[in-house]
Amino acid sequence: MGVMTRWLNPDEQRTWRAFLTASRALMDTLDRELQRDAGMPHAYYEILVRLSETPERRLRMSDLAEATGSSRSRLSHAAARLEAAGWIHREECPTDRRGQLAVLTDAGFAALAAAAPGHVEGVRRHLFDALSPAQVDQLRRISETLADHLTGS
Amino acid sequence: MGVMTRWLNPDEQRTWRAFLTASRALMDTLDRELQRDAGMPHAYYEILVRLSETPERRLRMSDLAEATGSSRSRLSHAAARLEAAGWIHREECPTDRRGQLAVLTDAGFAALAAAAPGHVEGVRRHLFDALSPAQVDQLRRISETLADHLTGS
DNA sequence: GCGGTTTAGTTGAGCGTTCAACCAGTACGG
DNA sequence: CCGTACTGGTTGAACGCTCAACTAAACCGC
Repeated sequence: MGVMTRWLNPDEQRTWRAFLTASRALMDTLDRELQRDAGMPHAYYEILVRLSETPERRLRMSDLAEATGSSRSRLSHAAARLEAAGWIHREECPTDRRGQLAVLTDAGFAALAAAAPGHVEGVRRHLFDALSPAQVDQLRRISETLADHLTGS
Repeated sequence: MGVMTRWLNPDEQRTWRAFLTASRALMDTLDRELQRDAGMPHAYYEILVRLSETPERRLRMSDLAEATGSSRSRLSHAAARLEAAGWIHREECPTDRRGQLAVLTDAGFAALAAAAPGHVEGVRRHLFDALSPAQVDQLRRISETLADHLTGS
């Protein structure tokens, strides 16, 4: 309090609004496409992807939450839905009796395999096709910087 | 169908994941701060901002939806909440009997004025402080390109 | 071992968003 | 004019997320 607010200058203002518009439009579009074509929101798609990338197609709930950048609570609710859909099931963790493992089922893997081509095509069309290689590189550096900045503090 | 999927190469993969992580972390952080400090989600803050920028502090529901990048339905629900909070009220549109005007109340303006400094500080801390001036410029160009690409098609 | 703290995960209520259905009111084609 | 299509906006149900409260198990110091 008492400290002067460092307001945004016109360039920053413009950047911030453009970023808001673009990222929201991008995520909304991809989310809607995934919901329409695969019957799952983007957050659930990401969960299935992470599970599919592990050797045994299974992860501790906490690690999965970390990997997908979501809260424990969110993941717990999501896991309940995914389990009801038959795409994952839960197992006891052998090394920690508090723990739960989320395991990708064959049906889950199939759902992911069916959804992936369309979704990747969407990411390419809506994001990468619009940017030059230099811009893709810039976006990567900016995003990595921001991610460090946000999770590191 | 039958067309080969254009999968993401490693650089694109890395860029896409970094973007997802960063933009989600940024928006989640700002949303949480705004909810904690001002009792409103970021989407509602944006609505109040747009209204405050018009000469008469009022906008047609459709224009407001357009400006904030939201669906009519979403805006309608949001307006109901904002009206219940006493931050806006609705008026009949004089030129189109179907239309509704959302009007920012004095209480709404006060709530916005109270929320703005903290929120702007958050945007600066979490976004602009982490980036070089050149990166801010790059982010602006990338975002504007994407916004055009997404809303133009 | 025993009590206090931390960690893992779940649960339920409340909120915001989406989607589809719907009711006006306006515009258009004859 | 009259019917049809379109536009502006609202509504309710279903869904996903957040937050706070909670249970259970592990850790930690002594």
